[in-house]
Amino acid sequence: MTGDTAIDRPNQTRQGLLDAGASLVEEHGLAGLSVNMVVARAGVAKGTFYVHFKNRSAFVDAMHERFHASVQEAIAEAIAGMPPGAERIYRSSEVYLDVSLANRGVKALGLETRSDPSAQASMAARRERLTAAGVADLKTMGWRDAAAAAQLLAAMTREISVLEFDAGKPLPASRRALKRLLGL
Amino acid sequence: MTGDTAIDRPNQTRQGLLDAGASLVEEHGLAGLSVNMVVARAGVAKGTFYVHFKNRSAFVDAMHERFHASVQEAIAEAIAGMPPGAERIYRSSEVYLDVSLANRGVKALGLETRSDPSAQASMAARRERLTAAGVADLKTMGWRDAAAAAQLLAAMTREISVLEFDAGKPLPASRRALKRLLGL
DNA sequence: TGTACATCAGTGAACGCGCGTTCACTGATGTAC
DNA sequence: TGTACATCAGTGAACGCGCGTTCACTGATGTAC
Repeated sequence: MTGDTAIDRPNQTRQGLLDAGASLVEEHGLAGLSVNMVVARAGVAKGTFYVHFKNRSAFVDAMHERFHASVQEAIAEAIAGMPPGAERIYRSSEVYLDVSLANRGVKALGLETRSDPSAQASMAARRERLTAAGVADLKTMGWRDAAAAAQLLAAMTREISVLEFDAGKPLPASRRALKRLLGL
Repeated sequence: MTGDTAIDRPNQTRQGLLDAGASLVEEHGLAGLSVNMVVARAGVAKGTFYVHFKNRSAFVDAMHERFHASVQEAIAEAIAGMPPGAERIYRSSEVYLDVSLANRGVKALGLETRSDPSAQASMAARRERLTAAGVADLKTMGWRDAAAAAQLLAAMTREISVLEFDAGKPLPASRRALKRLLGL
């Protein structure tokens, strides 16, 4: 029988490629990311990349998926049991920021969605899923344009994420400003 | 003596290249913009590009400069005589959105600042200049974190700009949401 | 236990392509005399 | 008015380069008998 370790080896290579991609995006942005760079950093042959990913776009998409999954999970855990409302939205943003800061190199994935046209659709879908939760909060707060407002809140959160990435640390002033714009 | 038309010919070529760049950015994004595409659309030889611009980055920077100049001008005109405050900020955002929608193809310049590292510094400086006005407004409104808040407002405005670009028309719900977040 | 075969992640040389940039040249226009 | 020269935007062939992708192959591991 195939042992667990044998099953995991291919997956480790795959994760290694995704890790390499994340750290390179941190340095060069999504547009500056090349397959050559990724395999060099991951320490595998170029052909190996195509064993695990159909092409470059599929790889970018997989990075985006992995990032969003970890954000979703962290948020779900953090807001479990909180009633809908401004506090819960703000808490979600905070978690997004903390996860982004922890997984440095991931920031570009939030912002540069547009630089890979063929991965754009599924990236937009994931982003929308992330925003959907906020819509419910805003509705219970009596917002007329809840969907539009949720998008703007997401945009602000992403902006802070980029600023914090550049700063290398949380920016309390930006977080306070977001809080106040939320009416908290 | 050199007539006006003779003086303008080189400048027309330059503007033609910038126009071509703007329309191509609209279609392919900043990262997907190539010198080949620009000269093809502008209808000039490849060498001509380098008569007018040191390199690709300088060209991107020039596009950004031209866009920001027209935004700044339109805003200055629109808010002339208005007292500092939330209304004035919102009016500035509105003008930004309207100018962006009029100069379609320019949207990427607002968002994809990060995809050309070597033009990034001067692009960031222009963006900051645009935000600076809002800081004054927020201060008179009693904001503690005025600078941070102004950045967030700019981020929301850019987000709406992108959404409106995709929609091809103004999105009143998004604009209302921005207004309400501003406390108006 | 030993041998033959199947599977499949991993390899790396080779490909064609479009990129940004260079540069010797052209030709229209303006200037000097 | 006519001729020689200077200027300079514009030209396009040519360059080297790194890109994404392919593919025949390797070699370790698991399976059949």
